[in-house]
Amino acid sequence: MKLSANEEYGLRCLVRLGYAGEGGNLTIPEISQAEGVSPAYAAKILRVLRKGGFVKAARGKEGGYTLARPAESIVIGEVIDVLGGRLFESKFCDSHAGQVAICTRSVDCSVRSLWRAVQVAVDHVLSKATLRDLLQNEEEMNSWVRAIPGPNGLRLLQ
Amino acid sequence: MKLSANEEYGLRCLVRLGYAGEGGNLTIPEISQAEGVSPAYAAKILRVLRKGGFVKAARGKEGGYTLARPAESIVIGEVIDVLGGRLFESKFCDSHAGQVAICTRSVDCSVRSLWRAVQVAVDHVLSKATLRDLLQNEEEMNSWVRAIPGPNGLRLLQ
DNA sequence: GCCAATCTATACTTATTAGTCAAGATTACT
DNA sequence: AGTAATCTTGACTAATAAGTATAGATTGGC
Repeated sequence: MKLSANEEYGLRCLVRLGYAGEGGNLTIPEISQAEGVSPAYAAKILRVLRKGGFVKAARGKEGGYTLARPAESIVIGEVIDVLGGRLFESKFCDSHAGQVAICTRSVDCSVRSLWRAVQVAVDHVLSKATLRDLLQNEEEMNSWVRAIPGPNGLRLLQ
Repeated sequence: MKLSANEEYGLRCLVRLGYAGEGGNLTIPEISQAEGVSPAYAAKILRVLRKGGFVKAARGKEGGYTLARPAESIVIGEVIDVLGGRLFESKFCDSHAGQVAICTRSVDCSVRSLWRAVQVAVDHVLSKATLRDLLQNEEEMNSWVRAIPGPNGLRLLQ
């Protein structure tokens, strides 16, 4: 039960684009440098985000990426789904072949209902959060960090 | 954000052992057949569970696996941690190198705090549930399924 | 002591995910 | 039209997870 690299970096790239504001344009080199991933990898991730309808791309000179929709309409849960799939996709139950002819788990079981409970808990967080929330949160934290005195503004927080 | 095979089958094997009751003994062939995985794979998973202190093994004839502790003292969250690690292990932030010299994300960021919120939500479910809960739930569901009329007791539920 | 049933350990193969590379297509500007 | 900056695509390699195989060690019963 781990976050995939796609989910982590994909969301970061989206937040970065959100930073650029509505209509703000960023190129792959810009995004990749800002997020510390290779341009090729950023391109691969951005393609997923584009196909998911979260960003749009413009080719050619002056091209780049932009949010496809206002930040408040981008639900993080949907982004994560596109980047990394659902927690529980029932691939296990499908292939599970228990000892008894009628597997008591083929319809439902405690393990399965536990996963469902976990999925509900996760969705509860991710279906509420929008990109706008993340951006606001980020700005709050940045101003807060910048307000801390010290060599680089961070020392005292570690 | 997917369940790993280890988590899925590991938990299933543990539930299967719980079924066998306190002191109940099951061999690898028994468990593997009941759970529909190969004996070799079951062995691999059971070793993880053993090292995690959830089950104990006896070698030789009459050997097999048993719960190492009472079912109500086995917290599912701990089992999942051992089988699959934590959702967010901060491997990303560690290697992340943003554009600015002082990465505003090196201490905290909205993405990171989002993952923390998700982790809290997951823990909220998994740190409460014990193996005993799963076993009781299973028995309830089994009796319920068996009570449904039909060719194999399952038809009407699909 | 011997044998069969059992777990143990390590190495191996396969599948999936992560990440890179190179050639092609599009666009703005001159 | 030409050129440079940009995204697009698909194939490639590397790393990790999933799953298998094989030889070894332990135990109980005869």
